[in-house]
Formats: sequence, C-alpha cells, structure tokens
Amino acid sequence: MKLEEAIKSTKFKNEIHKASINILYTAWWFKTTTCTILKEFGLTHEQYNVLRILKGKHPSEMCVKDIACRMIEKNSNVPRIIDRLEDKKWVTRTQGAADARQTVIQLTQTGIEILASSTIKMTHMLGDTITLSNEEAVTLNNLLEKVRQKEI
Amino acid sequence: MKLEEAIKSTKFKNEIHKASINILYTAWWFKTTTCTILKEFGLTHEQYNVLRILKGKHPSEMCVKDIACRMIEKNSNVPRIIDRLEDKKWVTRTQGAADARQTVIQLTQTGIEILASSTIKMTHMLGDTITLSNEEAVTLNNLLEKVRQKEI
DNA sequence: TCATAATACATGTACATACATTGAATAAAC
DNA sequence: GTTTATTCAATGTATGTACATGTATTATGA
Repeated sequence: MKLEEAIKSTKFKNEIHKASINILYTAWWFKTTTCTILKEFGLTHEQYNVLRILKGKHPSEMCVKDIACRMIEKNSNVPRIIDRLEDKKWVTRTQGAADARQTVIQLTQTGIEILASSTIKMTHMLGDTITLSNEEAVTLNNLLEKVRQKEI
Repeated sequence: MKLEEAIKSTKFKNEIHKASINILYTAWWFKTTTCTILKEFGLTHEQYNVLRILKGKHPSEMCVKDIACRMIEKNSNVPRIIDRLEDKKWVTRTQGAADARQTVIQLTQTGIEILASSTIKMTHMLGDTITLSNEEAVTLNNLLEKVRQKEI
C-alpha cells in the first residue's frame, strides 16, 4: 500500500517530510508483520532481540548493560524484558561473580531452541516479503545512514 | 553513527537483513530525536499525530474511527490518546449527532496554538537534522514503498 | 581509611501498543 | 416489528517505552 493510502493524506511539506513519515510507517509495518510470526513462539519483538543478542555471545553470559547497548531500541527496559524470558525459562539470571552489582544472563537450552526455530521462520518471511535487489538494499542502507548523519 | 556501531554488531545475513534492522533503528532514532521537542510542549508522538490529523479537517469534527485510520501506527488506541488531549483541553469530545455510537472530536483554540508552535519547531528540526537532497529523499521514499510492496 | 561519587540493576509511574472484550447504538434480516 | 448482526467507542490486561528514583556494590580521593 502506498503511504498516501495508508495514512490517507497527501499533504507533505516536501520529500524529506514524507520520508520521515515513510520511515516511521515502514518500521511499524515491519514490526507488525514480523510480530505475527514471533507470536507463534510466544515471543515479542524485544524479547526476540534480547535472545539474539545473547546468542551472539553464547555460551558466555552477558550482563544487563551489555545487552542494553546492543538493543535496536536503546531505551528498552532490559531488566523487565528479562523478567518475561526468565518466567518462560529461556534465560537464567545470576549475580555477577567479579562484580556483584552486575546480573549476568545466559541462554538456556530451551531458549536456544526457541530462538533457532523462530529465526528460521523469520528468515523465510524476510526473503518472501522484502523483494529488494542487493543493490537496492545497499542504496537503502546508505540513505538511512545519511538520514541519521546529524545525530544529536 | 553507523548502524554497526549503534547495535555493536556486524553480523547481518545480507543487505536486506541489514536494511530491516536499519529501518527499525532509524525509526527509533527519529522518534527519540523528535520526542525531545514535543516534550517541551507536553506532547507525545502519538498525541502530536492526533492533533495533526484533526488539523487536516478543522474546523470540522472527526470521529474516532476516522482518526484511527489516519494514524501512522495503526494499532494506536485512539480513545486513550484522546483522553490525555482532553485532560489538557486541546480537544473536545462530543457524542455524534447523526450516529450516537460515534464520538466526535474537535480541536480547541489552545489545541490549535500548541500544534502551531510545536510544528514550527518540528519543521526546523527536520530541516536541520535530515540533510538529504530532494532526489535522495525521492529515492528513499521509492525504496521504502518497495520494501512494503508485498504487504500481507 | 573513610566519606563521597559513580556504577549496575531493579522498581515505580505515566503513557503507549497490541489485542480481547464489553456495552450501547444502528443496520439488516426475517 | 422484533430479533439478530454489525458497528463504534470504551475498557481491561499484558507488554513495552521513557524517565525518575531507589538500593546495593564498587571506585575514588582527601
């Protein structure tokens, strides 16, 4: 669906203004689309993000701070997301040995399995849904970097 | 900041996978950046979106459903967002005359003023922050449309 | 050394999302 | 014309964001 249909408006100040709304809408669309898959596994987008981050270091543990700085959405309240993952026994939570202030998190076997099966479905979905060529994806990535160039 | 720095990862399956994360991160970055401006006016992103939608029809009223289908994030709980706007006296809420099931919403004078002053700052911020050329913005918009081509 | 600062995580609150349910009003069907 | 279905908004619940505050632990420095 064209952006104009999606938000029933054609009144954009200029192409940059339109792009800013387009980015927000596309991100919302992508999140919503992928959430239907994650939901089958009892996962939310943020929980999936934490599991993937933990997988990157597995079998090593990670402290909460290290997870937080790798999150896509930086203001995520990681302790609370870990609460849910711990409830489902997909991660374990232990007080840090070297620094008792830290809480160290580790994937469980069940956590690894749920991540593996959900990632397979997510990858297929990505391939089926986003039909950009490699060059187009490169261009898109470069333009998005440029959007964020003047980071405040 | 490059995406790789932002999420401290270089492990992308391919450029499309990277683009999907780039879209999510850029949307988060943009929301966070604009939120600091909106906050000065006591507004959230979603409340600002509702005010802008109402402005598009002003001085006509709009029912909740018509607002909802124009929201950038479609799962927004519009009645609850209107609760906050009503508390601040920026909109009024009346039962529909033609159809008593509807609640019709209208901007107040204060609502118009807060929208006008916040929009000025938002427009300046957009100009200062996003330094794409017009052609680049057009390309970006086309690529984002293509990302969403196979809408489910 | 001992007081102070900084750090790491947890927790509290207001607001929002995502989704299901409810309740009232209208439309449709018979 | 009455019953049934649909529509519209409000409300409830679990989760998450954004931000402030609390609490324990570690680091610093006079």
